[in-house]
Amino acid sequence: MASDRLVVRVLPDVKGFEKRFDYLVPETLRGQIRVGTQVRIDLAGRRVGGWITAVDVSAPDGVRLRPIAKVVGWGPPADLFPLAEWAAWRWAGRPQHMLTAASPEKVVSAISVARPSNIPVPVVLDPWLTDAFNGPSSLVRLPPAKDAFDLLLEACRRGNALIVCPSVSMARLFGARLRRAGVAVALYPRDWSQIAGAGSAIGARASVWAPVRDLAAVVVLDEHDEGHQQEQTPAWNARDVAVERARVAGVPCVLVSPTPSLESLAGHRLVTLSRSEEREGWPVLDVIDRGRDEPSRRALPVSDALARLLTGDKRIVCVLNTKGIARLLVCASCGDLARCERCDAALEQIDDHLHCPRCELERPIVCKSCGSSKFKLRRRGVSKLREELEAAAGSRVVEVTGATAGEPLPEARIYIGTEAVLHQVQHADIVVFIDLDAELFAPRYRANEQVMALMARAARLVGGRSGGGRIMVQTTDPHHDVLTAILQADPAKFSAAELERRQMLRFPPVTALAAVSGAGAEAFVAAIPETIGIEVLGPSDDRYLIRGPDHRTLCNTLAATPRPESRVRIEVDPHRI
DNA sequence: CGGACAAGCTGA
DNA sequence: CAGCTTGTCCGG
Repeated sequence: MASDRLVVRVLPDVKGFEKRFDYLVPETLRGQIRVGTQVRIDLAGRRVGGWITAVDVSAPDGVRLRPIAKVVGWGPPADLFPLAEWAAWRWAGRPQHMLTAASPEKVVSAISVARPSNIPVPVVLDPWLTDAFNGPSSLVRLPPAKDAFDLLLEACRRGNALIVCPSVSMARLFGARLRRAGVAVALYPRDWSQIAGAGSAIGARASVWAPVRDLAAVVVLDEHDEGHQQEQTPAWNARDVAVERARVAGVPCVLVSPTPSLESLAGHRLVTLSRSEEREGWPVLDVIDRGRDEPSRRALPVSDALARLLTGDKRIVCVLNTKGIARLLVCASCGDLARCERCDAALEQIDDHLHCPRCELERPIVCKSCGSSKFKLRRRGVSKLREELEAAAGSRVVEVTGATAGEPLPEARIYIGTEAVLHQVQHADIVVFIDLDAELFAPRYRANEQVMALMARAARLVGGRSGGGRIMVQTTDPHHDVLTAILQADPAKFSAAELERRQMLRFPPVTALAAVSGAGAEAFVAAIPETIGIEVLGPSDDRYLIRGPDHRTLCNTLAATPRPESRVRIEVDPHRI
């Protein structure tokens, strides 16, 4: 009798549960039981969801098993469970977080079987393309104007491929093109059941958890892009999960980027195009030296070179990462900086009032010290610059910010916006970075890598140099290695210098970092076991930094540290420091 | 996580 | 010692 019963192990989908529990499978549900099946169970007096993590287990003695209450539907395939465990360790989170990303959004009660791919065989394959799939993993430095499509086709030709993009829009675009070329590829997570049936998968970061069968290749596009990293904790990175997934499956993993991250350069075989091909894939860079070329106009956002450009007929996109009218305002009569009376932060001007970016206080434009209503603008924002560009150009200039996303853009020759403008405008003749110094010298250790990413994004709008693509930057440091790298279309010029800086400062990828914040941060940090190579920095801005020699040491230490009562937020690989 | 229950604290 | 708070453990 007892030997006939089927017992499964279930991981509850409840925050805070690490433990798995055993349940009996009623006879009627047996046909739907697999590792991954999503079920509902009665646990501690309430009904909760969960995933079957093991089938036909022997339950511990002396426990009266309850039956599974209900089968919900299909869940992640068995091989994603150890991967979810690994990711939970790697980013100090819970496997449930990962398994949620790996599960269908809506109930899947049956999986559909797609038609097989019918991909034409290429007449001739570029040597770099052959090289990319030759070996367990590679990093292809593909210039921004070069199409990655052939590489994706090649991946799908090898069997069921997993293609991870930094954005949903890129995934949709390549997905549609691949289907037109005869590839059976479906969009994750929308077409979950189709992917589980057969074929390749494409999607944004969550697609690294797609239920691809008989995985043959993994591709990560724009692996440097911060879109691959989850914003909330656990801030897992799809690129790193992709590398691990491919490694365990024993299939090639191809990372692609015009400006490879230092992390990827450290661990992967670099594949490059010929010097001339790479050069062709980057636009021309015009560097306007605000210090030397135009010392008298140094403080003004519009250089003579930009003014000349504005009155021409080119389609121009201007980028300035400061929203509103101005970030800093100084009283014209007494010289005091406009500050918030509640929290002391510098006030910015939004429309016709002052606004505190820290505590959201709003008040009229009046100096608190002398009562004057006249202010000088010390760090102009996009709104103010829009007026100035419009005056200089003599034609309409449209402002684009994150807030205008989703709305159709008004037609114009000149656009001005924060970084968001590079996502919303499709094409331009030239992209102008009004104040690149603000990005180059931003107080973040990844600032320079982020500028490289900005350059690559801008390059996609304007195209390569033979098509007339141009980028213009206004800076006081024209010999910065980021600019040298773009001028020469050689990202290695940047990465070599940047790696040296990281070694000197002992920042990733030379080390591994985690940020610890929240009410329990102090108690957590105090409880970290003494470990060789682990050091605690801070606190600053109410958070500690934990530094380790590598991820293995860092993550093992974090996992071995008991969690205090109050909440702790652990962010492994924090981006904003 | 949330409930159960035990140990500890307070006030009359 | 009842009544309440706080802490710890456990769930199949």
